Amino acid sequence: MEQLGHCACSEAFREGLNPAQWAALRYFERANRFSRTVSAFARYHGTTRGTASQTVRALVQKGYLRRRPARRDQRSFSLEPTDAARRVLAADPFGEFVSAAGALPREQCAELARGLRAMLDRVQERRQQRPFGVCTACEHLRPVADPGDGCAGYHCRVQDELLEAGDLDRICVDFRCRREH
Amino acid sequence: MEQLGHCACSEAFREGLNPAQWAALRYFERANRFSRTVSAFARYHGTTRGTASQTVRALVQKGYLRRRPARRDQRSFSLEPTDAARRVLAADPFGEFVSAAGALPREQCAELARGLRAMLDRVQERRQQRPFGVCTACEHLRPVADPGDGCAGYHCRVQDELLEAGDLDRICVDFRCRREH
DNA sequence: AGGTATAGTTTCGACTCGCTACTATTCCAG
DNA sequence: CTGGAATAGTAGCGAGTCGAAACTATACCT
Repeated sequence: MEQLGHCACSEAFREGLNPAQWAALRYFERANRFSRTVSAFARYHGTTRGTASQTVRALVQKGYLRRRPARRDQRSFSLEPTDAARRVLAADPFGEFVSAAGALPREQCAELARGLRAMLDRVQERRQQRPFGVCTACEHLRPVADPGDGCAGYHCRVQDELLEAGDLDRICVDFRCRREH
Repeated sequence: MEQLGHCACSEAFREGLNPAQWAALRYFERANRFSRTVSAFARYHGTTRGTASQTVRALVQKGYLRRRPARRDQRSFSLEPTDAARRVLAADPFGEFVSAAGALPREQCAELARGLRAMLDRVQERRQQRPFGVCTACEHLRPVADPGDGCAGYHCRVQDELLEAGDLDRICVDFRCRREH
Protein backbone atom coordinates (compact mmCIF):
# COMPACT_ATOMS: atom_id res chain seq x y z
CA MET A 1 0.00 0.00 0.00
CA GLU A 2 2.79 2.37 0.91
CA GLN A 3 4.75 1.46 -2.18
CA LEU A 4 1.75 1.91 -4.44
CA GLY A 5 1.12 5.34 -3.01
CA HIS A 6 4.70 6.32 -3.55
CA CYS A 7 4.78 4.96 -7.10
CA ALA A 8 1.71 7.03 -7.85
CA CYS A 9 3.38 10.26 -6.81
CA SER A 10 6.78 9.70 -8.28
CA GLU A 11 5.63 8.80 -11.77
CA ALA A 12 3.09 11.58 -11.95
CA PHE A 13 5.08 14.24 -13.76
CA ARG A 14 4.02 13.49 -17.32
CA GLU A 15 2.59 16.03 -19.74
CA GLY A 16 4.11 18.91 -17.79
CA LEU A 17 1.78 18.38 -14.85
CA ASN A 18 2.77 17.61 -11.28
CA PRO A 19 0.97 15.17 -8.96
CA ALA A 20 -1.22 17.82 -7.37
CA GLN A 21 -2.28 19.08 -10.79
CA TRP A 22 -3.21 15.58 -11.94
CA ALA A 23 -5.22 15.11 -8.78
CA ALA A 24 -7.03 18.37 -9.41
CA LEU A 25 -7.78 17.48 -13.00
CA ARG A 26 -9.22 14.13 -11.97
CA TYR A 27 -11.21 15.85 -9.25
CA PHE A 28 -12.83 18.48 -11.46
CA GLU A 29 -13.71 15.83 -14.00
CA ARG A 30 -15.58 13.84 -11.35
CA ALA A 31 -17.11 16.66 -9.31
CA ASN A 32 -20.71 17.82 -9.73
CA ARG A 33 -21.42 21.44 -10.42
CA PHE A 34 -21.75 22.44 -6.75
CA SER A 35 -18.25 21.12 -6.06
CA ARG A 36 -16.14 22.51 -8.86
CA THR A 37 -14.54 25.21 -6.69
CA VAL A 38 -11.12 25.83 -5.21
CA SER A 39 -12.36 25.33 -1.67
CA ALA A 40 -14.10 22.04 -2.39
CA PHE A 41 -11.01 20.68 -4.07
CA ALA A 42 -8.88 21.80 -1.11
CA ARG A 43 -11.17 19.85 1.24
CA TYR A 44 -11.11 16.81 -1.01
CA HIS A 45 -7.36 16.81 -1.37
CA GLY A 46 -6.67 17.57 2.29
CA THR A 47 -4.70 20.72 1.61
CA THR A 48 -5.12 24.45 2.18
CA ARG A 49 -7.08 26.81 -0.02
CA GLY A 50 -3.87 28.67 -0.77
CA THR A 51 -2.14 25.62 -2.16
CA ALA A 52 -5.24 24.53 -4.03
CA SER A 53 -5.48 27.99 -5.56
CA GLN A 54 -1.94 27.72 -6.94
CA THR A 55 -2.67 24.33 -8.44
CA VAL A 56 -5.85 25.55 -10.07
CA ARG A 57 -4.18 28.67 -11.42
CA ALA A 58 -1.56 26.56 -13.15
CA LEU A 59 -4.26 24.43 -14.77
CA VAL A 60 -6.17 27.48 -15.94
CA GLN A 61 -3.01 28.94 -17.47
CA LYS A 62 -2.29 25.68 -19.26
CA GLY A 63 -5.81 25.71 -20.67
CA TYR A 64 -7.12 22.65 -18.84
CA LEU A 65 -9.68 24.46 -16.70
CA ARG A 66 -11.99 27.31 -17.57
CA ARG A 67 -12.92 29.77 -14.87
CA ARG A 68 -16.46 31.10 -14.83
CA PRO A 69 -18.17 33.23 -12.18
CA ALA A 70 -20.45 31.09 -10.04
CA ARG A 71 -24.15 31.49 -10.53
CA ARG A 72 -25.22 32.26 -7.01
CA ASP A 73 -22.12 33.25 -5.02
CA GLN A 74 -20.21 36.20 -6.40
CA ARG A 75 -17.11 35.34 -4.42
CA SER A 76 -16.83 32.00 -6.10
CA PHE A 77 -15.88 30.60 -9.49
CA SER A 78 -16.86 27.43 -11.23
CA LEU A 79 -13.95 25.52 -12.74
CA GLU A 80 -14.85 23.49 -15.79
CA PRO A 81 -12.54 20.96 -17.44
CA THR A 82 -11.92 21.80 -21.09
CA ASP A 83 -11.72 19.43 -24.03
CA ALA A 84 -7.93 19.60 -23.71
CA ALA A 85 -8.31 18.36 -20.14
CA ARG A 86 -10.30 15.35 -21.26
CA ARG A 87 -7.69 14.61 -23.91
CA VAL A 88 -4.79 14.78 -21.46
CA LEU A 89 -6.66 12.66 -18.92
CA ALA A 90 -6.35 9.81 -21.38
CA ALA A 91 -2.64 9.84 -20.54
CA ASP A 92 -3.29 10.01 -16.81
CA PRO A 93 -0.43 8.23 -15.00
CA PHE A 94 -3.07 6.73 -12.75
CA GLY A 95 -4.41 4.81 -15.69
CA GLU A 96 -1.62 2.37 -14.98
CA PHE A 97 -3.22 1.54 -11.67
CA VAL A 98 -6.70 1.41 -13.10
CA SER A 99 -5.66 -1.09 -15.73
CA ALA A 100 -3.66 -3.08 -13.19
CA ALA A 101 -6.80 -3.37 -11.07
CA GLY A 102 -8.95 -4.08 -14.09
CA ALA A 103 -6.78 -7.04 -15.01
CA LEU A 104 -7.78 -8.78 -11.78
CA PRO A 105 -10.65 -11.27 -11.79
CA ARG A 106 -13.93 -9.40 -11.60
CA GLU A 107 -14.89 -10.38 -8.07
CA GLN A 108 -11.41 -9.81 -6.70
CA CYS A 109 -11.37 -6.33 -8.18
CA ALA A 110 -14.72 -5.51 -6.59
CA GLU A 111 -13.51 -6.85 -3.26
CA LEU A 112 -10.36 -4.73 -3.52
CA ALA A 113 -12.45 -1.63 -4.14
CA ARG A 114 -14.65 -2.38 -1.13
CA GLY A 115 -11.60 -2.90 1.07
CA LEU A 116 -9.97 0.34 0.00
CA ARG A 117 -13.23 2.21 0.49
CA ALA A 118 -13.57 0.82 4.00
CA MET A 119 -10.01 1.84 4.86
CA LEU A 120 -10.49 5.34 3.50
CA ASP A 121 -13.74 5.82 5.41
CA ARG A 122 -12.08 4.77 8.64
CA VAL A 123 -9.06 7.01 8.15
CA GLN A 124 -11.15 10.01 7.18
CA GLU A 125 -13.43 9.47 10.13
CA ARG A 126 -10.48 9.58 12.51
CA ARG A 127 -9.27 12.77 10.93
CA GLN A 128 -12.72 14.30 10.95
CA GLN A 129 -12.67 14.76 7.21
CA ARG A 130 -16.05 14.20 5.63
CA PRO A 131 -15.92 11.79 2.71
CA PHE A 132 -17.02 12.82 -0.76
CA GLY A 133 -19.60 10.72 -2.54
CA VAL A 134 -22.07 10.65 -5.39
CA CYS A 135 -25.52 12.20 -5.22
CA THR A 136 -27.32 8.92 -5.87
CA ALA A 137 -26.13 7.63 -2.48
CA CYS A 138 -26.62 10.91 -0.61
CA GLU A 139 -29.20 11.54 2.05
CA HIS A 140 -29.82 15.07 0.80
CA LEU A 141 -31.25 13.75 -2.44
CA ARG A 142 -35.03 13.75 -2.78
CA PRO A 143 -37.07 12.49 -5.71
CA VAL A 144 -39.35 15.10 -7.19
CA ALA A 145 -42.71 13.90 -8.33
CA ASP A 146 -43.26 16.27 -11.21
CA PRO A 147 -40.25 18.20 -12.41
CA GLY A 148 -42.34 19.70 -15.14
CA ASP A 149 -41.50 17.97 -18.40
CA GLY A 150 -42.60 14.52 -17.25
CA CYS A 151 -39.23 12.86 -16.76
CA ALA A 152 -38.20 11.81 -13.25
CA GLY A 153 -36.24 14.46 -11.36
CA TYR A 154 -34.26 14.87 -8.19
CA HIS A 155 -33.73 17.69 -5.79
CA CYS A 156 -30.84 18.48 -3.39
CA ARG A 157 -31.94 19.80 -0.02
CA VAL A 158 -28.61 21.47 0.70
CA GLN A 159 -28.42 23.42 -2.52
CA ASP A 160 -32.19 23.64 -2.82
CA GLU A 161 -31.94 23.07 -6.55
CA LEU A 162 -33.03 20.51 -9.08
CA LEU A 163 -30.16 18.27 -10.16
CA GLU A 164 -29.13 17.97 -13.75
CA ALA A 165 -28.61 14.51 -15.17
CA GLY A 166 -24.83 14.91 -15.35
CA ASP A 167 -24.58 15.71 -11.66
CA LEU A 168 -26.30 12.61 -10.29
CA ASP A 169 -23.32 10.27 -10.48
CA ARG A 170 -20.65 12.83 -9.71
CA ILE A 171 -19.04 13.43 -6.34
CA CYS A 172 -20.16 16.26 -4.10
CA VAL A 173 -18.62 18.19 -1.25
CA ASP A 174 -21.90 18.08 0.69
CA PHE A 175 -22.28 14.31 0.44
CA ARG A 176 -23.73 12.45 3.40
CA CYS A 177 -24.23 8.71 3.21
CA ARG A 178 -27.92 7.79 3.16
CA ARG A 179 -27.67 4.44 4.89
CA GLU A 180 -26.20 6.12 7.94
CA HIS A 181 -28.78 6.74 10.68
CA MET B 1 -6.53 4.54 -3.71
CA GLU B 2 -5.24 7.94 -4.73
CA GLN B 3 -6.70 9.56 -1.64
CA LEU B 4 -5.23 6.93 0.65
CA GLY B 5 -1.81 7.46 -0.84
CA HIS B 6 -2.10 11.17 -0.40
CA CYS B 7 -3.34 10.88 3.20
CA ALA B 8 -0.35 8.71 3.96
CA CYS B 9 2.10 11.36 2.81
CA SER B 10 0.45 14.39 4.26
CA GLU B 11 0.04 13.08 7.78
CA ALA B 12 3.55 11.61 7.93
CA PHE B 13 5.41 14.43 9.64
CA ARG B 14 5.13 13.25 13.22
CA GLU B 15 8.05 12.81 15.59
CA GLY B 16 10.23 15.15 13.56
CA LEU B 17 10.44 12.73 10.65
CA ASN B 18 9.32 13.31 7.10
CA PRO B 19 7.57 10.76 4.87
CA ALA B 20 10.77 9.54 3.25
CA GLN B 21 12.37 9.05 6.63
CA TRP B 22 9.42 7.03 7.89
CA ALA B 23 9.59 4.90 4.78
CA ALA B 24 13.29 4.30 5.35
CA LEU B 25 12.79 3.38 8.98
CA ARG B 26 10.10 0.87 8.06
CA TYR B 27 12.31 -0.49 5.33
CA PHE B 28 15.37 -1.07 7.47
CA GLU B 29 13.24 -2.73 10.12
CA ARG B 30 11.92 -5.21 7.55
CA ALA B 31 15.07 -5.77 5.46
CA ASN B 32 17.38 -8.72 5.91
CA ARG B 33 21.06 -8.18 6.50
CA PHE B 34 22.02 -8.24 2.83
CA SER B 35 19.60 -5.43 2.10
CA ARG B 36 20.22 -2.89 4.82
CA THR B 37 22.17 -0.52 2.57
CA VAL B 38 21.58 2.87 1.01
CA SER B 39 21.46 1.44 -2.50
CA ALA B 40 18.97 -1.28 -1.65
CA PHE B 41 16.69 1.22 0.01
CA ALA B 42 16.99 3.51 -3.01
CA ARG B 43 15.86 0.65 -5.26
CA TYR B 44 13.01 -0.26 -2.93
CA HIS B 45 11.77 3.29 -2.65
CA GLY B 46 12.17 4.11 -6.33
CA THR B 47 14.48 7.05 -5.78
CA THR B 48 18.12 7.91 -6.46
CA ARG B 49 21.03 6.88 -4.29
CA GLY B 50 21.76 10.55 -3.65
CA THR B 51 18.33 11.19 -2.20
CA ALA B 52 18.38 7.94 -0.24
CA SER B 53 21.74 8.94 1.17
CA GLN B 54 20.31 12.20 2.50
CA THR B 55 17.41 10.40 4.12
CA VAL B 56 19.67 7.86 5.77
CA ARG B 57 22.07 10.50 7.01
CA ALA B 58 19.25 12.30 8.78
CA LEU B 59 18.18 9.09 10.50
CA VAL B 60 21.74 8.33 11.60
CA GLN B 61 22.07 11.83 13.04
CA LYS B 62 18.79 11.44 14.92
CA GLY B 63 20.04 8.18 16.37
CA TYR B 64 17.55 5.88 14.64
CA LEU B 65 20.08 4.03 12.49
CA ARG B 66 23.54 2.82 13.35
CA ARG B 67 26.12 2.69 10.58
CA ARG B 68 28.58 -0.17 10.57
CA PRO B 69 31.09 -1.13 7.89
CA ALA B 70 29.80 -4.05 5.85
CA ARG B 71 31.45 -7.37 6.42
CA ARG B 72 32.47 -8.21 2.90
CA ASP B 73 32.29 -5.03 0.84
CA GLN B 74 34.45 -2.21 2.07
CA ARG B 75 32.57 0.36 0.06
CA SER B 76 29.36 -0.45 1.82
CA PHE B 77 27.80 0.08 5.23
CA SER B 78 25.16 -1.86 7.08
CA LEU B 79 22.42 0.28 8.58
CA GLU B 80 20.86 -1.20 11.71
CA PRO B 81 17.73 0.18 13.38
CA THR B 82 18.39 1.13 16.99
CA ASP B 83 16.15 0.59 20.00
CA ALA B 84 15.04 4.20 19.61
CA ALA B 85 13.93 3.34 16.08
CA ARG B 86 11.77 0.49 17.31
CA ARG B 87 10.27 2.75 19.95
CA VAL B 88 9.41 5.48 17.47
CA LEU B 89 7.98 2.96 15.00
CA ALA B 90 5.25 2.33 17.54
CA ALA B 91 4.01 5.84 16.63
CA ASP B 92 4.31 5.21 12.90
CA PRO B 93 1.64 7.23 11.12
CA PHE B 94 1.06 4.22 8.94
CA GLY B 95 -0.24 2.37 11.97
CA GLU B 96 -3.49 4.17 11.28
CA PHE B 97 -3.80 2.29 7.99
CA VAL B 98 -2.72 -0.99 9.47
CA SER B 99 -5.38 -0.79 12.15
CA ALA B 100 -7.97 0.36 9.62
CA ALA B 101 -7.22 -2.74 7.55
CA GLY B 102 -7.10 -4.94 10.63
CA ALA B 103 -10.60 -3.88 11.59
CA LEU B 104 -11.96 -5.48 8.43
CA PRO B 105 -13.33 -9.01 8.53
CA ARG B 106 -10.46 -11.47 8.38
CA GLU B 107 -11.13 -12.78 4.88
CA GLN B 108 -11.80 -9.35 3.42
CA CYS B 109 -8.50 -8.11 4.82
CA ALA B 110 -6.62 -11.02 3.25
CA GLU B 111 -8.36 -10.41 -0.06
CA LEU B 112 -7.42 -6.74 0.11
CA ALA B 113 -3.78 -7.65 0.68
CA ARG B 114 -3.81 -10.03 -2.29
CA GLY B 115 -5.36 -7.40 -4.51
CA LEU B 116 -2.84 -4.74 -3.54
CA ARG B 117 0.01 -7.18 -4.02
CA ALA B 118 -1.24 -8.06 -7.50
CA MET B 119 -1.50 -4.41 -8.44
CA LEU B 120 1.98 -3.64 -7.15
CA ASP B 121 3.49 -6.57 -9.03
CA ARG B 122 1.89 -5.44 -12.23
CA VAL B 123 2.98 -1.83 -11.86
CA GLN B 124 6.53 -2.76 -10.95
CA GLU B 125 6.74 -5.15 -13.84
CA ARG B 126 5.79 -2.41 -16.26
CA ARG B 127 8.43 -0.14 -14.78
CA GLN B 128 11.03 -2.87 -14.81
CA GLN B 129 11.50 -2.60 -11.08
CA ARG B 130 12.13 -5.93 -9.44
CA PRO B 131 9.88 -6.56 -6.46
CA PHE B 132 11.27 -7.15 -3.00
CA GLY B 133 10.19 -10.25 -1.12
CA VAL B 134 11.01 -12.53 1.77
CA CYS B 135 13.63 -15.27 1.60
CA THR B 136 11.16 -18.04 2.37
CA ALA B 137 9.48 -17.44 -1.00
CA CYS B 138 12.68 -16.83 -2.94
CA GLU B 139 14.09 -19.12 -5.58
CA HIS B 140 17.65 -18.48 -4.41
CA LEU B 141 16.94 -20.19 -1.11
CA ARG B 142 18.20 -23.75 -0.73
CA PRO B 143 17.74 -26.02 2.27
CA VAL B 144 21.01 -27.26 3.70
CA ALA B 145 21.01 -30.84 4.91
CA ASP B 146 23.50 -30.50 7.70
CA PRO B 147 24.30 -27.00 8.83
CA GLY B 148 26.51 -28.42 11.56
CA ASP B 149 24.64 -28.14 14.81
CA GLY B 150 21.75 -30.37 13.80
CA CYS B 151 19.03 -27.75 13.29
CA ALA B 152 17.64 -27.18 9.80
CA GLY B 153 19.44 -24.46 7.83
CA TYR B 154 19.08 -22.50 4.64
CA HIS B 155 21.52 -21.14 2.17
CA CYS B 156 21.27 -18.20 -0.29
CA ARG B 157 22.84 -18.86 -3.66
CA VAL B 158 23.26 -15.20 -4.49
CA GLN B 159 25.08 -14.28 -1.33
CA ASP B 160 26.58 -17.76 -0.98
CA GLU B 161 26.03 -17.63 2.75
CA LEU B 162 24.01 -19.46 5.37
CA LEU B 163 20.98 -17.48 6.46
CA GLU B 164 20.40 -16.54 10.06
CA ALA B 165 17.00 -17.17 11.54
CA GLY B 166 16.13 -13.48 11.66
CA ASP B 167 16.72 -13.05 7.93
CA LEU B 168 14.35 -15.74 6.69
CA ASP B 169 11.17 -13.72 6.89
CA ARG B 170 12.65 -10.37 6.00
CA ILE B 171 12.60 -8.71 2.60
CA CYS B 172 15.62 -8.89 0.32
CA VAL B 173 16.87 -6.84 -2.62
CA ASP B 174 17.83 -10.02 -4.50
CA PHE B 175 14.41 -11.63 -4.15
CA ARG B 176 13.09 -13.68 -7.03
CA CYS B 177 9.76 -15.42 -6.74
CA ARG B 178 10.14 -19.19 -6.61
CA ARG B 179 6.89 -20.14 -8.34
CA GLU B 180 7.97 -18.23 -11.43
CA HIS B 181 9.44 -20.50 -14.13
C1' DA C 1 46.89 -4.78 -14.64
C1' DG C 2 43.57 -2.08 -16.69
C1' DG C 3 38.83 -0.88 -17.61
C1' DT C 4 34.21 -0.96 -16.08
C1' DA C 5 30.64 -1.24 -12.69
C1' DT C 6 29.02 -0.26 -8.23
C1' DA C 7 28.57 1.95 -3.16
C1' DG C 8 28.19 6.08 -1.26
C1' DT C 9 28.50 11.22 -0.69
C1' DT C 10 28.07 16.11 -1.74
C1' DT C 11 26.33 20.17 -3.88
C1' DC C 12 23.12 22.78 -6.39
C1' DG C 13 18.86 24.32 -8.17
C1' DA C 14 14.04 23.74 -9.27
C1' DC C 15 9.91 23.15 -7.33
C1' DT C 16 6.12 22.26 -3.92
C1' DC C 17 3.59 23.22 -0.19
C1' DG C 18 1.81 25.23 4.00
C1' DC C 19 1.43 29.47 6.57
C1' DT C 20 0.06 34.17 7.08
C1' DA C 21 -2.01 38.24 5.67
C1' DC C 22 -5.35 40.40 2.80
C1' DT C 23 -9.79 41.71 0.02
C1' DA C 24 -14.43 40.88 -1.29
C1' DT C 25 -18.75 38.81 -0.55
C1' DT C 26 -22.25 36.33 2.13
C1' DC C 27 -24.67 35.00 6.20
C1' DC C 28 -26.79 35.81 10.56
C1' DA C 29 -28.53 37.94 14.75
C1' DG C 30 -30.58 41.58 16.82
C1' DC D 1 -31.21 46.99 7.81
C1' DT D 2 -26.94 46.96 9.85
C1' DG D 3 -22.72 45.43 11.97
C1' DG D 4 -19.90 41.44 12.92
C1' DA D 5 -18.48 36.82 11.87
C1' DA D 6 -17.70 33.39 8.47
C1' DT D 7 -16.30 32.06 3.96
C1' DA D 8 -14.25 32.25 -1.14
C1' DG D 9 -10.30 33.23 -3.21
C1' DT D 10 -5.47 35.27 -3.90
C1' DA D 11 -0.55 36.69 -3.11
C1' DG D 12 3.95 36.15 -1.27
C1' DC D 13 7.31 34.15 1.71
C1' DG D 14 10.25 30.59 3.37
C1' DA D 15 11.28 25.94 4.73
C1' DG D 16 12.22 21.75 2.98
C1' DT D 17 12.39 17.88 -0.45
C1' DC D 18 14.01 15.70 -4.32
C1' DG D 19 16.61 14.59 -8.51
C1' DA D 20 20.64 15.43 -11.48
C1' DA D 21 25.41 15.61 -11.92
C1' DA D 22 30.02 15.23 -10.43
C1' DC D 23 33.21 12.89 -7.54
C1' DT D 24 35.94 9.24 -4.62
C1' DA D 25 36.80 4.65 -3.35
C1' DT D 26 36.33 -0.14 -3.82
C1' DA D 27 35.03 -4.42 -6.29
C1' DC D 28 34.70 -7.22 -10.33
C1' DC D 29 36.09 -9.06 -14.72
C1' DT D 30 38.97 -10.25 -18.55
